[in-house]
Amino acid sequence: MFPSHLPADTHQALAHKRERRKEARPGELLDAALDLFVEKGFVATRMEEVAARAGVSKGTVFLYFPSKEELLKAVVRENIAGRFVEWNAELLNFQGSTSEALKYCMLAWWDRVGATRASGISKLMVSEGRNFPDIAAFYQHEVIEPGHLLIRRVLQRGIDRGEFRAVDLDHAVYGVVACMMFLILSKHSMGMCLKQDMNLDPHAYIASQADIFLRGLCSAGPVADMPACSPQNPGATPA
Amino acid sequence: MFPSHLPADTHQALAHKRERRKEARPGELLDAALDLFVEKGFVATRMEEVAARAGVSKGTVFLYFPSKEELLKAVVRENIAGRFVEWNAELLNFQGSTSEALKYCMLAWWDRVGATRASGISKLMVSEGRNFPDIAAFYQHEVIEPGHLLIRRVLQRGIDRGEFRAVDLDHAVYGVVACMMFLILSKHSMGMCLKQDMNLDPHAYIASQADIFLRGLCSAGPVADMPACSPQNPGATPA
Amino acid sequence: MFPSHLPADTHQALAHKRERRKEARPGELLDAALDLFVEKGFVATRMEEVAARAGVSKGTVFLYFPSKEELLKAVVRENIAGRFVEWNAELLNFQGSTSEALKYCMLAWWDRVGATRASGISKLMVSEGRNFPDIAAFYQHEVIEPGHLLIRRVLQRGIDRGEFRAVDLDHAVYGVVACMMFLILSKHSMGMCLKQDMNLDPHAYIASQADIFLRGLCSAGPVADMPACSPQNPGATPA
Amino acid sequence: MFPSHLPADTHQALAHKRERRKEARPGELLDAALDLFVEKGFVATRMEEVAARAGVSKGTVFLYFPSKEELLKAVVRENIAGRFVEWNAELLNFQGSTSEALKYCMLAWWDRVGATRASGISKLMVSEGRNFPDIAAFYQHEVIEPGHLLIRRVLQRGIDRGEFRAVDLDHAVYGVVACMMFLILSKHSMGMCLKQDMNLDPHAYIASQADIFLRGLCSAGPVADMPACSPQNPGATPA
DNA sequence: GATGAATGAGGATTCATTCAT
DNA sequence: CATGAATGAATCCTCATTCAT
Repeated sequence: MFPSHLPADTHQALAHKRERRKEARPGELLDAALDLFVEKGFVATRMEEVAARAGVSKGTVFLYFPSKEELLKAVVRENIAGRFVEWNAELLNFQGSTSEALKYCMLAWWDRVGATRASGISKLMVSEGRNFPDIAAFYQHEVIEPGHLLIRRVLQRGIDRGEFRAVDLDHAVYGVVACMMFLILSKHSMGMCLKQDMNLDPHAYIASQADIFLRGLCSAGPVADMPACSPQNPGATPA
Repeated sequence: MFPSHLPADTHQALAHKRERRKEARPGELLDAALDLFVEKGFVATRMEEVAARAGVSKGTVFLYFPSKEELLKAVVRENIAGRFVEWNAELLNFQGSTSEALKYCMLAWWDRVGATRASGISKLMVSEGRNFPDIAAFYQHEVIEPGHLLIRRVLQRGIDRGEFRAVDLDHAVYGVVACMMFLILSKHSMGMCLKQDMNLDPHAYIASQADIFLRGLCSAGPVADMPACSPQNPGATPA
Repeated sequence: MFPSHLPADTHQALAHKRERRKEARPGELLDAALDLFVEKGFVATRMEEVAARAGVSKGTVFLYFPSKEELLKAVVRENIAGRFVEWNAELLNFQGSTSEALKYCMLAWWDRVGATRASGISKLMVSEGRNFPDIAAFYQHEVIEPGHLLIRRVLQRGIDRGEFRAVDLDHAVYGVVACMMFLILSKHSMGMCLKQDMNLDPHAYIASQADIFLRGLCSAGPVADMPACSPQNPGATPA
Repeated sequence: MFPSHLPADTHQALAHKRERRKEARPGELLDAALDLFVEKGFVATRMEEVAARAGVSKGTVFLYFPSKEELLKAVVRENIAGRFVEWNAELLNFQGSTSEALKYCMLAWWDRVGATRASGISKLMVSEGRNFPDIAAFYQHEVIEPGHLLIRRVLQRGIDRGEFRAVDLDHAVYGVVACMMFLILSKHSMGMCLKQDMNLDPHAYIASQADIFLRGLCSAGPVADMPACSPQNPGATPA
């Protein structure tokens, strides 16, 4: 297998490469599986496809994951980096206005999660959650809850500081989440949400949504009394 | 054939029962299929389940729909009532402020679509759209495009009348759509979006979101200058 | 059902037509079934097709034949006119040469059987005989045996009268049968036997085959000694 | 991997067993399929039966042939050895009389095709040809046409050399083909052609038929004048 | 470990047969 | 009698999973 006419370090190199390959295997499989599950759905994805995309043979997948469902679980588990502790700390130390905190929060989420393949997990959960209640519960516990809490803390800070109106917190959180979900679905569900052939710039969308949203959170009084709302103030234009 | 001791309308009733049954069958099957496709996904739903839920046997489904995929197409087609013409007219005649128009629009959508089983189609398209490009295209053409256009018209009216700021229309439309998608996913994807064990009141959520959103659309000037950023909270400063 | 404003004889006419129709039903079904069984094979023929071709509904077929297999049996039974008694008599009384008798026999077979839809039965038996041993046995008993016997009698007469050589009777009979089978397969199995796009004129073919065959039966001595066979007699041409 | 206490060729043998198995599989499947298709017909043959007869399980068949129809195509393709080039050459070099050439041709056909399982293909085409026009066309092109041409060349040689009368070539070719088809149907369609419980010796039948046929081809003058119509049998008179 | 041939349970689809009208 | 809607057994085909090499 390792013919002796090759120098020893070649052997080592080969062995090393193989080993690295071997250790990288599960990760490559998980990446392939995530992509395919998100793209085609769990049932419609064949194990052989996963193997092929990861560059191994059918049997090898079962060497690392005992079943298709376990592969799915691993995919979800693997792609849920429990970074909420870190993020919470980051936001606790945030010095700027809460408006900026929220905006920062959403943009950071996009860069660190939304823009990565990990965001597929959310679409996956939307599509398949009902078929895998325990995975869904895990996701709920590991992602939904901490995520909502994080946003809620930000909004609470804004209210506490008098920057925001005392809006219904749950609803406000959902508003932020809806914005994120929209971005995810835009990315992973074709034009299911976008105007035909429209390319959405996530940063611009987030900025735009956050702007409207923050104005909504900051403004006081009934909507009807808003300065820009009156016909006699038609010139009201953003800066 | 028609023994005289039985009243004629009894026969008619009997004769009609079978006939009415036959005419009702496709609808019952479509309802069952929609529910199951939304709940479990297209591939994970067995034709026999559809049949069972509609109270018939396996073979009967194929009496009305030549294949599973055709059943899906029929489900989508059936549940996309092209009511946009009517809605457009309704909004053209709308007398109140555009704020009210938008709020009315969202609430009406919920009552007429979101709250009905038809809303499942959207989740279905999110989940399966990529696997059925032609159905997705149909949905895009029949629902997404007209829907976006409708919302865009409302927003445009607000801007034209000086009620709203001249925001980026596409992004604003997406904001409204995101709100609706969130409601749909809350309904059809378990707690995939909501706080654990949270029950969302759609009307309240829409009211709340619309309120924030409309304030955001109406307010003028940079966010930092918003009146609600009260003087007693000087900490709110931009970086 | 029979409105009284119609003259009585109209009713009678209708009733009569219906009755005739009713009595004709089984025959029409058998014809339709024979055609389809021959064309597509037994298994590949759907009962509904048979019904449709006979102009009745699916259920009606089962009113006349309890099952598909019984329909097949009836088709075979119906199309085997046991005319061999009559034919035997005809040949017993035949006055001409045995050569003519054989030729007459083959041509008559073509006109009375080969050219009719009844000839399909033979192709049917070739194709499906193994799947229905009892039907095959029936066919063997009712058609093959009497048919072979008939031909054998003719050939025997030729030998007895010194018109033919004393050839092996079985083999000679098979030669005649082969000619008939060839015609049947040409008719019912597309170009499975014929040159591409070739139209075979059965009468001409029978005449030609009978001619060769009869010369072969009549000629004496070893083949090598045949007058036309020698190079010095190249001009040997038919009359 | 290769423990030294076992002789190397043992490993090789083992390794080869699986491999040889794999390479033999398609052939075994094709053999099983041919037998069953011929015996029971295409539609009446279940894939599982094919698998069972080949000693494998249901799914394995689909490992080698993507569908039942493709299996049929492969069966036909596999069993049509395009040996006509070789045969044509053989006959071109044939030194004896054309009578001998024709006889040789028919006997060789029996030994090389008729007596082998490949002959089942013809029965298959007779039975199923109409349901598979493209396969039938392939068969027509690869077998019927070259076969007819081959026979025609032999007959033409006989006529050119003055050994045969100038008969209608097409009809004469069909006579030879009919003889072969008869043998095939005798073999593959039970007693559909033979006298009850009759065992046909193909060589004897071919010899007998060829003898009659060749006499018929060689003899000159009208049938009625044939020498064997001996004077002591004056009754043999044309109409 | 890695491979891919083999398996067989599972699901879509067909169609002979039944039966209420 | 005639109809055609309904049934469900039978069959093709897929694919997760196993296992010999």
